[in-house]
Amino acid sequence: MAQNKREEFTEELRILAEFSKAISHPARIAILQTISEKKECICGEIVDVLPLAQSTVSQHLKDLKEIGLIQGEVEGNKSCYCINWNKLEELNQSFNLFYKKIIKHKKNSKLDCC
Amino acid sequence: MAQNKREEFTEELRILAEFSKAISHPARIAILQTISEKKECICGEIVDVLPLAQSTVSQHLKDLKEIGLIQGEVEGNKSCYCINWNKLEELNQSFNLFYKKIIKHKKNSKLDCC
DNA sequence: TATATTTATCGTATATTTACGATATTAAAT
DNA sequence: ATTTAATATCGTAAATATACGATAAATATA
Repeated sequence: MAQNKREEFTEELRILAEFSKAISHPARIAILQTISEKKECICGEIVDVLPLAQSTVSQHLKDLKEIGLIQGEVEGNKSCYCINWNKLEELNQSFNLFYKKIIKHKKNSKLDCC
Repeated sequence: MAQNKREEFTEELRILAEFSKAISHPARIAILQTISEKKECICGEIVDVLPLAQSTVSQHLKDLKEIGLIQGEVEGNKSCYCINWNKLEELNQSFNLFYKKIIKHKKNSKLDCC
């Protein structure tokens, strides 16, 4: 049981689902916002801003890095993260496509439905 | 361990995270799309369309209902679901706000960063 | 009335996520 | 050279999510 059925869906659905999963935790959204606010992407200040342990933040950073929304680089002692603007754009387009596909049916829907 | 720290974040972050969680599974995105495509929102056809057991689909429907993106109504033998257009709009606004907040910092970011 | 159909819910197994402390690694500072 | 600092990773506990079969409840059909 609890096999993974995600592969049975189209790529379009899977991509949006994966992106959505990436921002399905407030900590990861906060991380994205925090990184974007710094022109110099030197980080580690992220840990100070979040109500989470350093190791937990590091894990969230890893998740965001794996999906591709951020990029990381070691700079001596520290680690530097920044937004991958292309990926963020992909996320935006993926979401917008989803929204448009659904909303276009609004005019056909019964108003007194449910 | 593994306490829930979600409450420690702002409402804005939590709301987007919850919406994102709702569409973080391809089955739930497919359900939303399927329901939106029917002008008559009589459902149960959803189960036929998805590669999942009836009970699993029912559970996903419950999740979507709980977050408010769909509404359900019993119609005799069957169940009727439809999109809650207002909630969908909320989701869209929530996401767009997130995207705008981040993208506005793009111009300040170093291009050779990371 | 008896049977079939539709769907929600329960129980349960497994997988994944979230969270932390401890530790390892590497560089910086003393 | 030793100590301090920053961060990734490991191990692990607990919570949550995913999936299904079985079953219950209600209506529809024969």
